[in-house]
This record gives sequence, structure tokens and C-alpha cells, in this order.
Amino acid sequence: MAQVMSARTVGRLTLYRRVLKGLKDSGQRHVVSQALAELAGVTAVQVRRDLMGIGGLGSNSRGYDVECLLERIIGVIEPVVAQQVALVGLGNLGRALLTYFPVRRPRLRIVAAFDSDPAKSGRVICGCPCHDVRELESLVRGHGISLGIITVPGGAAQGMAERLASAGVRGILNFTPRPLRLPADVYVEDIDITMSLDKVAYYSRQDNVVV
Amino acid sequence: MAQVMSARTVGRLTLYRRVLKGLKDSGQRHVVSQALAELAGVTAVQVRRDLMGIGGLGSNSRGYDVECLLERIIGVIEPVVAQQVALVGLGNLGRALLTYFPVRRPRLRIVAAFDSDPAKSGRVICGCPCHDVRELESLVRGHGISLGIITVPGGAAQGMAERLASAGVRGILNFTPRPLRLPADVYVEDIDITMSLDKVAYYSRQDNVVV
DNA sequence: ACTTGTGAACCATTTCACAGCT
DNA sequence: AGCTGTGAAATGGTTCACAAGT
Repeated sequence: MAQVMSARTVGRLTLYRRVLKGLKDSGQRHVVSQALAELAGVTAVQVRRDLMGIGGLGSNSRGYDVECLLERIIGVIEPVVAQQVALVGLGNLGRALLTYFPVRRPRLRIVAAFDSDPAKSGRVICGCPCHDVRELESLVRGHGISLGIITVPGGAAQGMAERLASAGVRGILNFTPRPLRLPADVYVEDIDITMSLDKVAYYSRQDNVVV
Repeated sequence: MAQVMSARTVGRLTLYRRVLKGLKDSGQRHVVSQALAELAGVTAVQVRRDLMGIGGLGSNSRGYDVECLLERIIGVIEPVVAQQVALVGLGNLGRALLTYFPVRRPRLRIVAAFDSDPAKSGRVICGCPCHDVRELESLVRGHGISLGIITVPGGAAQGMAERLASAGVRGILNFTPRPLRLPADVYVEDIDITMSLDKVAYYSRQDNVVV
């Protein structure tokens, strides 16, 4: 990719990939922007803009070739070689994520999990070996782990993020409600579940929701 | 509130609330926009804009009164009376959320959980009674539940959303990767964990991340 | 007739720059 | 000197409207 795409565009491309996979499995050969848009929950123009950005390859009569488009999108957003992921924090959410991910993203595999509770280390949960957090740096370096998922209590978030970053991690998915201050070359994506619930609660009380 | 605030503003107000609670507990009486901004991970101007929107009440010398501001924000974003929440889908993620929420948001209480697996109904998990999904409508109506959290497999998402909406739910937190098509008066907030991880993976491979 | 691709317009949000108060 | 509040500018993202291809 010549230019870096915006986070929203990247997000939508993952939606399209999902939809296209479904279409391909059901034997669809072509799809028009309108149909793709409806399945992904966005507008048709938006779809065309996004696809334009990765070198639009639609036919002016039949729309887009499902297989061809899918491969193009995968080529843009999926890693060529698998990326290794570490999970820090084996609370309920952390354990849920361990079972949630592996089946879906074979190219992003959680290869190590960490917790400060010694009772949790040494075990294997859902195929993922759990270690004491003291081993974090050595194992992150050893496995060449480039992504981190943080599901620790808020107070420990910044510290864990710094340790991950200094051990070579380039991107962090942060489930804690704390903002992470890290070098600019580490990308951070926040998922603040409580904030999201607060938003839902707020708008559910408004009468005139236009979103 | 006269005008409906944007989703981003509402989100940031919840951040400020969190930070202000911490400051209050630590005995801080006043806080300047710059400090609040750093703790919330945004800019100082952003903070002032947001607070302006709810009727800025900062002193031109000492900044904002912590307690006073906290109460103002709570008055704007928190429900006056508690809102009841239903959780649909008792997989790993659903169960993790059951243990995650209650301690944090006393005014948003998950009062019922549903699953299609009969083995899961009749039990109480983390203080929350679990029911067969067939009882969804009657219990949602009976409890006056106004918010729903959906953590079912993707294929069941749209159906569950419709059932929740027709039973009177006004806002839905959607953890499935499917877009929900619902009447415009139901607010939907999506948390697409897999998409977020894909974004992290994508940007972690870019060299020039400016976010 | 129905499609994509796209300049231009539009809208939302953030940032700049500074007036005004203490 | 240091703060908030805010008009105005800038940025970023979405939608409109339509040219051009089949």
C-alpha cells in the first residue's frame, strides 16, 4: 500500500472480507456495491470509495468479482506471515479471549499468556501456555511476538504496555480503561467496554436518536 | 441536555468522570484542563470544548472544581434511575461480562441472562439468574429492561436484536461482527473485537504510524 | 438501464489563536 | 502569568451528483 489507510477504512475492509468470505462459500461469483454495502451495514458509495482506495477492480456491468476482490483485500490487510500475539492478564475477560480468537484468525495466533498470579502460570488454557509475568520480556523476544492484548486491572496497564513495547511489540489492543502513553511507533487500539455501555445507556434515554 | 451530544463527546465525558472520581478520592479539589486532558489521554482544548458543551463551569484561575464538575457530568451522562440490562448469549465472553460489569456500574445492572442451551438456564452466575431464551420477551417486559448486550454467535445476532427491540429494549451493545438492522429509535453500539485486532495488526506492520 | 469511479460539496470534529477574566 | 471559553480555520470523513463504461 502506498498510503496508509485511515483506521475506519481498515475496519471496513475487514467487514468486507468477512462478507466476501460468506459470499464465496455460498457460491456467489459477483457482487455489486449496493449488496456488499447492505451486508456490511454501510452505504454503497462508501464501499466504492474504500475499494477505490485499494485499486478498485469492479466491472462496470457485473459489479465486483467476489474471489478476486477477496484476495485483494486479504493482500492489503492480512499479514503475509503469521504474527504472534501475547495476552497479558488472565482474568475472566482474558480467558474468554483465549477461547475466542484462535478459531477465527489463524494468522494471528496467541502464543503466550501472562498473569501475575503464580497459580495461573505453568498451565495451558485453550492450547495457550500461561506464564508468570516475570517471563514476559524473554518470551516476547523469544517468540518474536509483535502484538499484545492487555486485559489486566487498570492500575497495571501502563506498566505492562511499556514492558511489551520495550520488548519489541508494535501494536497493542487495550481492554483497560486507561489511556496508554507509548512511543508513537506503537499503535494502540482501545476497547473500553464500560464506556461503550455508558454510550448505549445515554442514547437509549434520548428520544431523538439519529446516530 | 438541550441538544444531543455526539457519541465521541459522550465517550470522553465518561473518561473525565473516571478521572475525576480518582482525583476526588485522592483529595484533589481543583484540576486544570491540561491535567485532566493528560489523565484522560486527550488534548486540553478538547476537554474545554467538551465541558463547554455541558455548560462549562471552570474558574479562570484555578481551573475546574473537581466535585462540582463530577456531579455535573454524572447528571448529564448517568441515568437518574437505574437501568436494567439483559445479556443474551452465555458463551465465554458473555460469562466474562457478567463478572466484569456489576462491580463497576451500579446504575446499570444486568438483571437477566439468556442462552439457548437448556443446560445453562436455571442457574445463577455471578448473581445473575440465567434463563432459557424462550423466556426473553416476558422477562424483558417484566423487568422493564431497556438495554441489551448481545454475545451470541453471529448467525443469531439479528434475530435476538429484533426480539429485544420488540420487547422494548432501547439500546444494544453488540459484540457480534454482524451489523444489526433495527428501527432507528434503537441505539446500537458495536464492539467488534476481531476487527480491532485486525486494525492493530495492520498498523503494527506500517512503518509510519501517525494514528 | 445499470454499473463503477470520482471531483466537488458537505458535514463533523479537532485544532488554532486569542479575547477576557482572576 | 495562567487560566477558561470560543470564533474561525483546518482537518478528516462521508455523501452527492454525474461522467463514462458495458
